[in-house]
Amino acid sequence: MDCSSFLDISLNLNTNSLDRSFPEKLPKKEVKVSTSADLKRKWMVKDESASELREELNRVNSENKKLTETLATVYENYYALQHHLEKLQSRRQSPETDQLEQPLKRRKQDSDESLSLPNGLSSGINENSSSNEAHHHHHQQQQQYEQKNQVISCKRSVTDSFNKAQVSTVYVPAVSSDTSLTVKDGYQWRKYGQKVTRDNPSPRAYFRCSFAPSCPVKKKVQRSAEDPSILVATYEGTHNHLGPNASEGDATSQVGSRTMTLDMVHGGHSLALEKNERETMQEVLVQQMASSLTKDSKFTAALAAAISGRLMEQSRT
DNA sequence: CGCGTTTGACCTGCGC
DNA sequence: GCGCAGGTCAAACGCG
Repeated sequence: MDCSSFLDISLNLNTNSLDRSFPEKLPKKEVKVSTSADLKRKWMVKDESASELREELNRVNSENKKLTETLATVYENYYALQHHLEKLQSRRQSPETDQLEQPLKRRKQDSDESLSLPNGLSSGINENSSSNEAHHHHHQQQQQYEQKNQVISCKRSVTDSFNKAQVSTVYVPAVSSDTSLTVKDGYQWRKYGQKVTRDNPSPRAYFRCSFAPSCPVKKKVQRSAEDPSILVATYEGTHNHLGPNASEGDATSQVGSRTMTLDMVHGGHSLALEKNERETMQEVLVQQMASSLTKDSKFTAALAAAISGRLMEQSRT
């Protein structure tokens, strides 16, 4: 698979424009003619520093290229592994497991039909988050991964052709002192029920969008059984209105300023989905790159210097 | 008083 | 048919 075809991961740091960003570091061509000896000495010194800078530039460029190649390889490996996992899962999916899943799907479908989404907003998406043991194992693995990496995961699975409501799961670090089971996602919710479930000591809260009945979206919030410090919010349906804060939007796409990870273990997605996944992956990569770069004090210092250099140059012109 | 939350009752689907 | 579990309803309650 040629990742580069769909993923532009080259780190365009605009290194070629360093001469504009750091005009004082490069040899100045417009030099007032003084004595020929002085001029020669100055030119030699400046040539030396210029050649050093060029060497540095070449080194950074080659490093950039190497990093790009490494990233492409990693990405390629990820897709290879994902396809391998899909193959294994489809092979392991015996008729027995199909029978196990059948009633769940049927039950889900029934509840989805009762949602009666307006404006044709429903689309074939579903997720059984806890009933399937294999899936539950994946769920645990993912949560462990997320805990290790201090990130929030967003899953939006698009599978069965006959299911209707969009179901997505969001993992949010819970405030330990907060027992209200609230997930701030920019929308207003009205709680209509709470229930203690069998597989989890903490209760599950049921919310409807405050725009109901015109908005069919519901969400369930429950603390994770494995880690009570994580809230698991399950969203059903799609909002048919803008959120109260346009910058916040749907929690499945934006959860505060936290980084999101893809569901690395989720299989069975269609080819049509891959384009979306790639786009999401690209966004996530960009976000992670930006995140890691902004954490690098050297980078931020260099960036600040570049910006200030640019501003200085503009103010001069 | 209005609105949102709480909570026990009720409904529905499923397995035995 | 019965029991269980998840989901929903709606009366009671609390708060501003």
